[in-house]
Amino acid sequence: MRMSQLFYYPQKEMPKDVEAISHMLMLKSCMIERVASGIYNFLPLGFRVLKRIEDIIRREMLAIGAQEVLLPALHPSELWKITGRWDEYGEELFKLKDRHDRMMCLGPTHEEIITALVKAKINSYRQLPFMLFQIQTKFRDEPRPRFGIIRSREFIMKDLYSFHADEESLNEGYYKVYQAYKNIFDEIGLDYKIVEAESGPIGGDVSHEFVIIAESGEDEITYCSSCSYSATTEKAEYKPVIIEDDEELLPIEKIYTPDLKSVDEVSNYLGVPPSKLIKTIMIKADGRDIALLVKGDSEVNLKRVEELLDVKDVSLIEDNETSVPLGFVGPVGLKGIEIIADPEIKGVKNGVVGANEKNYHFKNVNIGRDFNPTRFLPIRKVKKGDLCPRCGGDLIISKGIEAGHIFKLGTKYSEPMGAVFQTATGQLKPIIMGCYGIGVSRLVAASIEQNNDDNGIIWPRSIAPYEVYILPTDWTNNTIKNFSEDLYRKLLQKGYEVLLDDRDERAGVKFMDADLLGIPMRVTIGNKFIKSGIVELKNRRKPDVLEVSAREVIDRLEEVF
RNA sequence: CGGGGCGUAGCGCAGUUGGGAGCGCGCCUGUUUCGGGUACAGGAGGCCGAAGGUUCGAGUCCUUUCGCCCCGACCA
Repeated sequence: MRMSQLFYYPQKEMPKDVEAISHMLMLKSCMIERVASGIYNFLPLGFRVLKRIEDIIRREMLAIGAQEVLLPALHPSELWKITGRWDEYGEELFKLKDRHDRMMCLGPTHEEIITALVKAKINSYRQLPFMLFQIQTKFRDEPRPRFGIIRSREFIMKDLYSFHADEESLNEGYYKVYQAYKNIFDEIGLDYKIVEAESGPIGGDVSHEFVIIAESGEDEITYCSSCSYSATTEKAEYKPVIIEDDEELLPIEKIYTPDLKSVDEVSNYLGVPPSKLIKTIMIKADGRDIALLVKGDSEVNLKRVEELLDVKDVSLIEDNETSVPLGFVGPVGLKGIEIIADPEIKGVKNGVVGANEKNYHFKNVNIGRDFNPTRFLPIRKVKKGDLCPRCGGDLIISKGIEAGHIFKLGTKYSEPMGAVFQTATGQLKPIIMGCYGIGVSRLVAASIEQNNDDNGIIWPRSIAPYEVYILPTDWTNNTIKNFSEDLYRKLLQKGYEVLLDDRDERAGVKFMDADLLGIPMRVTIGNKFIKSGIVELKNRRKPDVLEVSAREVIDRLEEVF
């Protein structure tokens, strides 16, 4: 491609409210343009990257035996009413009416459509298992579109659905896709983590998220710096560390603490660090009242409590549901209720707790002497500096972008929609399903989030819009021009994707653009070429420049990639 | 949906107590410069988001409405 022909209008000035680096760079480099909130044009450069990512994904999907289809974006409401998601999906579903007043929606995902298709064609276990996928536009009326194409209302997604006769087959399929996803993210060159996740409105039992580490991410994940442990911060575990305070036990003392409820207020008032306080949180777990104890510098993790107690519904007790005033609750003398404590409070000596009486706390409270928890469980949220629950290594908490999500759906859709098959013994059973998504357009932005510097984008070669940028410093010089044209032709013949900067611009402008666009390889043809027949090869990612004679350029190009 | 802010040239913005529609970038013409967004001169480009109101007079004040952005609860 010739720069003089490319639909490329870089921008110097950016709106001040563009937050994500990727968003800024994509606008600046003319990859995308905003049409309305959460709706974008993909321009030639952006579109090429999108297509390259699509190709990688498509190749991996075909490699595990999935077949590509294209399902409609426009769905009749009937299918969505059968599964109940017409109402359940909520405001995010784009709903509309056709001319006959029939209700339709724009597909945010395709379980209903694909299940209806499979129901019509599949009757026997002999036809299972199989996988279908598509790369297609999805619509979600996001409450708050943000970060350019990272969270938009219309976006490109690859969605794959697998269909099985039994759990074992589902597990096999799930594992295959899991591996394929790893291949995809590796090939795109992303720094990512795989975490167990909530399945959300898609449903199902088991699910994993593929999260790309990035500052502008909206998810928070916790992972180990030395082993492979990773989880959403919401569900993350940690290794409790009990630090014994080195103090003489003092006699317990009741103190007047008027209107001081929060940890900060009490710790300020008494001049005691928050870690000396023991917070008591009253919850209802499936209807049962429980008191939870954690150190004052920690937060209770209700999600973990749910998991550890194996209960479905955990909620905080409201002020009017208890005889003890909230803010002054404490474990001393608390009767008829289970007390679950975080192991870390074992180390607290002469601690401060609520006195179960309005405006009073106890000081110099000691575990074992003044109160005894029913049991100890690690129930607090992870925080900076925590250790890995598996290996004891340092945990890292960081933000990330959810780019892939895989689910074992089971029969969530096949059952209500009547997608059944006949087993070898003649029984009718609902088909067991899995579904697997990748945010394709989101990956374009996510990759930029991880690959940029002050001068612009740094594309990994696997998804770069072009591989080589030929930069003739002076297009009016015929020696430079002729050599550049010749090199351009030869590289194209060799199968390279090449950008030739044939514009009559100053060299500085071309260098700026080459960096901004982030093409992996730059070939500079300038005054060194005129003087001594030397051209420069430079990798966008590295600082050094390789000087080679004009004859060698093509042969030595790969050295620098 | 709650809380805050913004709509003025293609883009980024200024516009004071109500009276002249402006600046920078980009674009067009010319000169100049030529390996890291050259410099100068001239020029084109506007229903001041929309509708209504107050006023002799509205970008500016009032009302309504549409759009956009930011902070919180959701998702590839």
